[in-house]
Amino acid sequence: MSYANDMPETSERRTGGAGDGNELDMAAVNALRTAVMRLSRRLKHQRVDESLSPTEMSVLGTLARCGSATPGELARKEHVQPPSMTRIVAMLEAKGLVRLEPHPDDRRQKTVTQTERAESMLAASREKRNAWLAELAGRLDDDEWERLRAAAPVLEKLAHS
Amino acid sequence: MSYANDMPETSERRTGGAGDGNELDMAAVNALRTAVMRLSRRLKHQRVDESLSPTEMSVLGTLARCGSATPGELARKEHVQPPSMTRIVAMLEAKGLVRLEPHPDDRRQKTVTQTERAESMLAASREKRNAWLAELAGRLDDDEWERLRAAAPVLEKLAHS
DNA sequence: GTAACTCATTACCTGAGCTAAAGAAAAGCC
DNA sequence: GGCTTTTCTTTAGCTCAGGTAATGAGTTAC
Repeated sequence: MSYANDMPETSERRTGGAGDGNELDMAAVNALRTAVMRLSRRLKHQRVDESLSPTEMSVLGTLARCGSATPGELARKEHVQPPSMTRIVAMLEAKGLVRLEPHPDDRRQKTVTQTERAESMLAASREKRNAWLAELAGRLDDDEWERLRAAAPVLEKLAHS
Repeated sequence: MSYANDMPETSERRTGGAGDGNELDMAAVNALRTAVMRLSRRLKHQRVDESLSPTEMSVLGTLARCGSATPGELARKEHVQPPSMTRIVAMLEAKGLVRLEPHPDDRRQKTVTQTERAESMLAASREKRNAWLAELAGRLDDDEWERLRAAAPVLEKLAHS
């Protein structure tokens, strides 16, 4: 079945700038919200390493992208409070996935960098996600999958903004 | 910037059925996963009523769609264990958003139906989401928004499957 | 050189999910 | 018809990831 065609194409949205969302947008946002909440709950069960929380995974992903960062930077990027990030980083360090070093310029701060173990752990994670993807792919047709792929970067942007 | 065009269009995915995801799929799934997790964290702060958790909201949404249901059905639909749903339903009842009645055919079960208050609460929620949408719309161009709208039903299907 | 600010941390709390076990009702089986 | 087994909900107790408030160390500004 076709989804977007259930509603008029690229309709009268945002005619005067932000703030005048119409009913169609609301429906989409509604669907998005529900789906994201439920999906996130499912994803919680998709851990590679049982002892690695989704946010810990996310932090490793961020580190893989950005190289190294201070706890404060990570907290801001993950939209988490500093104390939470302290504990997350401590966990990761205890598991040998991350290394904490004194900051070169500022002795209050620390720099967090991922270890080689984190590298291979992320690879293992990719494997596990692969299995999830296979299961997922079986339930989507090509069109659906294409939509998902097209939207993924937008979701990322949204989540990051 | 264009997103999907960073990668070959509608590429060599799923040539032999499920299970052979390629690197492009993995990148998309990776992005999807991270984005969903982060977005869900943001969404937690978007509550209408401070004392209403995302899952409680989701249950009300389900009830609005399906009419009434038993706790067990709700638990299955929300992918939550029965004891959790018991507490959620109890919360909702305490807040007057839901009514519990004996099941007509089976005295073990109960039927959960939403009240008029829930109706107006959901309306208020829609208002709040409207504000969020406006903020959101300001950061996306039309193409990005269109991708999101197209993908929303697929995400829903995924979360529901 | 001291006051104010910032980063990380510690201590404690909350909230939302889980499992295990119990209680009530229904269904199946002599 | 009475017994066992199964199913639905609930209770009790636990865990874990997050948050706030307060502390300590280091830096910046005056």
